[in-house]
Amino acid sequence: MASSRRLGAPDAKNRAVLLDATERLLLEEGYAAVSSRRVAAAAGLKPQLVHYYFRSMDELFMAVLQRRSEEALRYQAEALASPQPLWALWEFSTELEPSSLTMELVGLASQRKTIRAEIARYADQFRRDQLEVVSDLVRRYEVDTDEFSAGALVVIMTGVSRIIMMEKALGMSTGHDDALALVERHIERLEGPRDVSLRPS
Amino acid sequence: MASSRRLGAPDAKNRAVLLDATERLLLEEGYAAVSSRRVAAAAGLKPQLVHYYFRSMDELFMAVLQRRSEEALRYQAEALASPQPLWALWEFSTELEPSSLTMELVGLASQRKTIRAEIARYADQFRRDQLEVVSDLVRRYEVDTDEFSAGALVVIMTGVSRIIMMEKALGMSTGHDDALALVERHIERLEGPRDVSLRPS
DNA sequence: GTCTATACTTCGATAGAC
DNA sequence: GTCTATCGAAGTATAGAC
Repeated sequence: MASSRRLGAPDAKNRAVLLDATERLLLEEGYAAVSSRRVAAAAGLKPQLVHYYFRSMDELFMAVLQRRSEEALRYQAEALASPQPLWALWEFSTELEPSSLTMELVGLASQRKTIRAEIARYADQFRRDQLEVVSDLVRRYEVDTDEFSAGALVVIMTGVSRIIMMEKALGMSTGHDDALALVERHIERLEGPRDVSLRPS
Repeated sequence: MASSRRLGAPDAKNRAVLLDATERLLLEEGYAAVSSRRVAAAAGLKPQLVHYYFRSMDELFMAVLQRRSEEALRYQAEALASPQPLWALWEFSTELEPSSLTMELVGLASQRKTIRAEIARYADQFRRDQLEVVSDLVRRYEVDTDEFSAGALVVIMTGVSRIIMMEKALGMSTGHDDALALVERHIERLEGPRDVSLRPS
């Protein structure tokens, strides 16, 4: 049933402009505010151009998801290669922008099953990349893995950072400092104090 | 600037029917799928009735939020009054339905600032109610609060359960069992094994 | 290869009928 | 006190002009 409608070139400038505008809208107004008309307006283009470069809104969201996820996977790989992988992972997961964008895409996933499948695929890839490194790490750090398995560590770090980011977005802060301190104390015991000079620009 | 349009009685049967339908839609299809027309259809009523009972969609969402939050606050208070408050809290936060509904409302909050304010208010109330009980608890259990403060405990429990619920909704499971086991081991050390007979119906 | 004119659907909301 | 007829705005998407 594939439509015969023609699409713009994948490397056309306006295509990237639309992707950027979509990301901006997702971050600033949430996924439900992202419509073809609003994307076009934010990009300074005519609304119909969205459908020239993307067959449907789903395809637009999918393109944003893929572009961002591939970039984030590379970024995380860098973090995991640092001399202090846990610190790097922790900083990565407490960054505001990527975490907000992820939240919006997860929200989108609740309605669009193609997005859901793709999000799950990437999220699992993230988790597995983390696990691979952290599994080696707990051995190297001689962690008692009956107590703190690599799986538990990455899920807890992700969960704590995510809830704090979410609540912060709502203006909440109760208990945050305590939770952050606890996690960071544990990381410090394993990797020593965070070496700020190692931070990626 | 208040419109002069008249509204239905707050205790009219159809008003509750609409609230129920809205909740159902939020759970099954996500907040972006909730429109006045879809709500009405799910309730078996004419679309315009939504605007007879609620001045705007915002007001409808607000009513759902308030009804559910008040109920959840009571439910949590019961949990906190149990002989095993940590276990009860943990079960409460790993229940699928309330946690999904919360997620949708948080999503909504990213677009509607009146919702955001109200969500934040309730969420903070939840957190404070938890903290009040858990603060007493860590004293009673003689927890080393330099290591595990009450604030850290509740934020971590909330974060871990939330991330696992979210990921489960996407079909993910990597690391979940390990993280659950770790949390439950800690609870068990403090409160002993979970007494299933204490579970609320 | 790039963009526009346009069709059709669904939305929130109000004014006014019963 | 309850509901309906209807409006104007916004949504996605396509076919066809440049």
